[in-house]
Amino acid sequence: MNKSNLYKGCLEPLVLKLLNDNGRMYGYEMTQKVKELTVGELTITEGALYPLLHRLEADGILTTEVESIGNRPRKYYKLTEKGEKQKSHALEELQNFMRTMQLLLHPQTI
Amino acid sequence: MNKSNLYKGCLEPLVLKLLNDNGRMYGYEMTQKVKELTVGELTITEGALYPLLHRLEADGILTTEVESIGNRPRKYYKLTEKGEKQKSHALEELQNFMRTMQLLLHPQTI
DNA sequence: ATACAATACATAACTTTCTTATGTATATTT
DNA sequence: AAATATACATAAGAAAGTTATGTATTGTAT
Repeated sequence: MNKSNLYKGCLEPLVLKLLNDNGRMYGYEMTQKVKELTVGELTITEGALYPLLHRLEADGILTTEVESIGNRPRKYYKLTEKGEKQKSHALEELQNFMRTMQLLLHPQTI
Repeated sequence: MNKSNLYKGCLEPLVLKLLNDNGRMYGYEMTQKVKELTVGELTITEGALYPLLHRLEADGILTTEVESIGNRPRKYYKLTEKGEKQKSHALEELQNFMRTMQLLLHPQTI
């Protein structure tokens, strides 16, 4: 596993968290934001991100607004009401999982 | 994601950690140990575990000793020297990843 | 002015890593 | 005697990524 790779399943909660905290974002913005915040430690690849965004939109978790910057289209995503619930659920689940893993990885526990 | 499901990629470090802390273990024992330690929160499925153990053995990360309990064979695994290094690497990587995720999931950071 | 890098989207082929289902056999408990 | 637990294994399919590639616009450096 490359240091810039995500453990699979963590991308969705991360995207939902980003949208929750920023109101709305476009895909490319998310990739840059995460790169910046993690000082290059984590890279969201576009090949993973865009299909995920499309799926979340199809599932009614996200809605989009396309804006044009000059002649270049930008697709903003935001959480729907269903998406807000899904965000809470996904984050709780990931946090809970990481708590459990931490417990298992602590030397004295096993 | 079911609560008993692992985020993909975490199983290998977990197995290496178990073997590191217990000297040697057999597959079924690992599934029971994790179930017990996490009070059922995490379940290692045999369909995921056995192929992983075979791969790690093929890669020289683990070695095996088969013992017979009555007429039933039991396959003990332990870390090789290469496996010890791989364990350190995998655990550091997972810990580092979880630290990064925690940072991203904290409200004030994004 | 022109080339290169950055921005911004998208998809397709492939890989990895699981889940679910199934199979076999022995040992233990009810 | 039947059901459950122990203990291994594999195969089909799904999920969720990677890598590669493509298109087009905009900004920057030579």
